[in-house]
Amino acid sequence: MVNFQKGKVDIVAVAKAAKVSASTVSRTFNHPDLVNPATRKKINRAVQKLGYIRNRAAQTIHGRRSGTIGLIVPTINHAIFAEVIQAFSDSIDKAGFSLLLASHGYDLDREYAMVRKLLEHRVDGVALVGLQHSEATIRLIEQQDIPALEIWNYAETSVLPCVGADNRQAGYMAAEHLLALGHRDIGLIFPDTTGNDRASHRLSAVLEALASRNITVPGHRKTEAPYSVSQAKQATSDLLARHKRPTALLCGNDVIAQGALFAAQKLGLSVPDDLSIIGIGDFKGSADVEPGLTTIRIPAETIGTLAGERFTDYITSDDPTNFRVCCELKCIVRGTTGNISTPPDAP
Amino acid sequence: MVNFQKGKVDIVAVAKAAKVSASTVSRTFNHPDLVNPATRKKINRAVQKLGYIRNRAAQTIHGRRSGTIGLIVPTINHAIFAEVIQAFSDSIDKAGFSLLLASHGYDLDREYAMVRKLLEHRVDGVALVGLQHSEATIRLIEQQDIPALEIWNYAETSVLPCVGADNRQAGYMAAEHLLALGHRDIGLIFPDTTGNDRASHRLSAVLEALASRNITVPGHRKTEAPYSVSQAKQATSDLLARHKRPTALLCGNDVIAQGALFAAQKLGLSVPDDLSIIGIGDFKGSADVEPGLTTIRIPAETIGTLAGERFTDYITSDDPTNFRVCCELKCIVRGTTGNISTPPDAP
DNA sequence: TGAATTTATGAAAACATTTGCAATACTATT
DNA sequence: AATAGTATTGCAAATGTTTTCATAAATTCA
Repeated sequence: MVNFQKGKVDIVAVAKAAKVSASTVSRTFNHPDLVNPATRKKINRAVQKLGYIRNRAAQTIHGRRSGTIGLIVPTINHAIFAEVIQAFSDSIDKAGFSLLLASHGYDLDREYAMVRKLLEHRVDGVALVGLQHSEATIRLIEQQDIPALEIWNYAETSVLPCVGADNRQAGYMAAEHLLALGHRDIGLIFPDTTGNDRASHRLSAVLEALASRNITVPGHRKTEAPYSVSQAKQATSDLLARHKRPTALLCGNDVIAQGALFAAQKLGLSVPDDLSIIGIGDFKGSADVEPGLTTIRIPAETIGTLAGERFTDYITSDDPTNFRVCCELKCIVRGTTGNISTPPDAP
Repeated sequence: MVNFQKGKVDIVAVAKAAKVSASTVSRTFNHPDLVNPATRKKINRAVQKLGYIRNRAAQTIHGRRSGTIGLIVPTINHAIFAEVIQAFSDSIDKAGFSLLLASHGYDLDREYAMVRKLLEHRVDGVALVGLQHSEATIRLIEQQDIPALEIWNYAETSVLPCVGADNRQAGYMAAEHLLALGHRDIGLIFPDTTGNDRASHRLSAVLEALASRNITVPGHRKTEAPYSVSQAKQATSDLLARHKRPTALLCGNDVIAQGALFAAQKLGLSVPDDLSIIGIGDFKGSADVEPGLTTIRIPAETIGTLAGERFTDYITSDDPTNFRVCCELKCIVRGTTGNISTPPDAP
């Protein structure tokens, strides 16, 4: 039961114990059909007895796959990516891969460094969030000829395979929802958009949608807030304190929207009667705040699962064909948005 | 600039390009002080030109460290562990390690499988959440003689090194806070405690604290809810609908507490006047809900960072000495708990 | 100036596997 | 019974690195 030769249980130890050659042991693992069932049994017993665990590093060196996939996200911390990481992890696990996870804090130079780091570990593929990456990153991926994937965003024109949703459309849908309810005076709370194409796509689509109705958003109606409930809450308080307040707030994502909601509640405003709020994302928890948050659902779990499946297929396939998957968005109307047409103080 | 010998850039290719031996190239990476600065320069130029990236699998095979640390969490999805994962990841990254992440969904048999999987990748250490693991897992760790760490929980008696907080104390503190405010009729909402020592420690400590004041909690005052805002919201609604409602709710963690808060708000109850609510954890966002959630802070970020630092030290040290770190808890009083002594309808 | 160090480099073995090739032992076919 | 094929196994080379040992060149010291 115990491992006597302490710390020296390799394939040849197993071979010796089973009285066969190392090649045969290797084959039992990798091509079991090529070895006699009786021999296989002997070997498995030896494996059990010695507590042998295969060394994937040694396989990797041999040109075999390492069995790892790298995922690089901006941040693990926020609700935003936790769901997609979990789904991706589960999905690749099913295909026998392990997840090497790294984060870069929205810094594209660090993203590059992380890709390099993962390449040192000879990951079989690397998945990035978003479509915006540094020149160096793209060059590295191309040069090293490593399977790569962009998740979260979708674009027809993506240079790499991608699985995600169209963030422009998300922005557009959010704007349209508010417009349909009659809102014309809309406040915008978005994060800094440098190095964050999700945010910038959403914002530009919102501005376009508004512009098409001849609505321009003055500077004092725009605020920047990072993806943090507390900071968004603060920023919203400031926005609402200044000037006459808008009738609706369109937020860069649900984290910000929650901050906005709490800020409004703190100021004693009634949502949605005094102020409508819409987010983007539909994160875990958005359904449950009171009132429930109206938002554009980005199907994180679907994206993660699908990305994992397609990517592992791609990696293990003999002649991989490029792919792009666009996941559907949906406007989820809950309690934080209401019609403007009958304001309590209408004439 | 381009990689001509396509797909065959190893250390000897670099050596050839720099007109030195492979040993010298290896040394430039691992013991730069042993090689002539001029030669080093030549080699670095060759590395640049060929786009060479070290192969850690090949190092690993040689008995060097793999440079990876495995972290196995119950779930990535919830706010609960996202913070600690992020901190741990950043922390080990600083020491040059990469993170192999796996999750088991609160299933200790899957935890065992994940440890095995990570061992195949020859991680230099494996960190687990909590102190409760299957026999097989402990045996495996011992047998393979792999550095291991338990995070999140603290116990003097832990079999492995640990970095975390005392969950019993957390439960005790939460109960004491409510008792100090005069509450005697307290509802309990906890998750299923099988395979989850965090939850079971908290719950038993709460019951003890109450028992020491001769308070027993009747069955209809206890509800089970998983770590999900929406399911906790539902469970709380049920609990509050049945019977006369308690004056306070003590929740197994902040996710549940948020669900409870939203449920109360939905029922039109005023928190804390009609009902006090306390959570455990102080997750991101707990400070920002309206009113702010009173809770027992478990310093997730500190735990993750400290765990990463101590563990990498431990792994890289020549004669590692066992360690245990107990992180301080703190009762954070915000807006969801209030005094019972002056109920609006007091006699 | 010669001996004794020190510095810089290369050759080769080692690490734990996989795999192509060859050898052997069976089984089926005529 | 001879032949052709198939199933099973082992040998040895290969994978990309690190490290020990040896050697050569350069420096220091007397």
